[in-house]
Amino acid sequence: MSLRHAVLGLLADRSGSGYDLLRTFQSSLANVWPATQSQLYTELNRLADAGLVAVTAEGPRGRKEYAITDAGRTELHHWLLEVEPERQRRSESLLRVFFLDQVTPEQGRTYLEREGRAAAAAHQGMRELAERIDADPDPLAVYGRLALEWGLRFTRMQQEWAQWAAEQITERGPQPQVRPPGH
Amino acid sequence: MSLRHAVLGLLADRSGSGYDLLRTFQSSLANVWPATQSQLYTELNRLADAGLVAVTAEGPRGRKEYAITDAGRTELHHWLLEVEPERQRRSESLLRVFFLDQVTPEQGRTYLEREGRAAAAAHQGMRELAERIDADPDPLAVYGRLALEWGLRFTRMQQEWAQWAAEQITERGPQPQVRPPGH
DNA sequence: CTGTACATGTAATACGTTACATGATTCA
DNA sequence: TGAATCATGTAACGTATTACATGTACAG
Repeated sequence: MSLRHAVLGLLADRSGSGYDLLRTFQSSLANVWPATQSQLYTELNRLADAGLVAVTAEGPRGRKEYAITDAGRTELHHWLLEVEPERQRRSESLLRVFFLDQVTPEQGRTYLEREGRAAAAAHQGMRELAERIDADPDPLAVYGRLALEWGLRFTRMQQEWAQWAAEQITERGPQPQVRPPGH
Repeated sequence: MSLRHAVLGLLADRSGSGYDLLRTFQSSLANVWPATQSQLYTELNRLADAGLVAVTAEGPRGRKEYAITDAGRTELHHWLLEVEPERQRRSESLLRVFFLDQVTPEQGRTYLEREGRAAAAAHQGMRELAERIDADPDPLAVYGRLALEWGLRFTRMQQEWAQWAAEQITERGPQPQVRPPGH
């Protein structure tokens, strides 16, 4: 049920319409909590019904400006500080790794190398974003910058791991020679 | 739709009942693709309807032993090699980071330190698992060992990042001093 | 003979994705 | 005046979670 809190969190920073929120979701939040247009509008109506946000103004083209209410802020703080985060994550890429014994070592290595390249590309995109942000810092996005740093470290780790894993798969057989580096 | 392929992948290694699969999901696959008992039994019936698996034996207590079919193996290979993995992931922990400007720096630091400890604990658990596996290697789980190495690197990165991020939040104000280490 | 583990299934509910559907404003 | 953007909403479908529901076999 975190979409609810994502919306609340954005509206806590500044009021806005569903359309405004949608753009934020597609840019800064896309990598941590993707959401569709459909989901957003539905959730805003639900939040309004629950009294956690309220329509504060109506503009042209039926635009509704939403603002967080006191009850909404209370709920947001409660969630941030008292609700244990759900740390478990699904990873389709990693699920596939478990089943790589079903294909030839060559195909397995190809898969891992592709993953490595994807990670490197993602890393590069984030580096560019980080440079743009650092050159022209948005004071509202300071914590977003912490999240971006996470992304940089994550993609780097991912890339290094994929390279290492691909190397484990030798041509001598389907059994990779698992000998992790010392740590 | 990856649950389908997760089941297929497990049955490709060895045949088994829904109950057998459930235990595998709760142990080795729990960290990459969680699934519930309810989901598994439903999926097995769907897979059997689609002809990708088949009941090869019936045992005591209504036990049904499932095996992958040729069509199932074809589908598994197709998925592994030709379907682009969904790399986008949701992270509730990271979502919260975006909204840490809503609480005091102290509370923000506390949150990050807690995340760091959680990562360290997860890392420790994985280390122990890795030691057990390396001492008594299961030839069927060699690729699982690659995934475990991913987990070790991930939790370490997570822990280091959380510590770094907590340090960014000084007592002088809500703005963390973002100065990422050189890379 | 009793508790634990084995074993399977369905129903209700919630959440997410895709597609459909509509219309107003602005800018070139 | 036509295209792009702004702006909101609903319906259908698929997937995931939780709870309910039931029964068998085996070990101590």
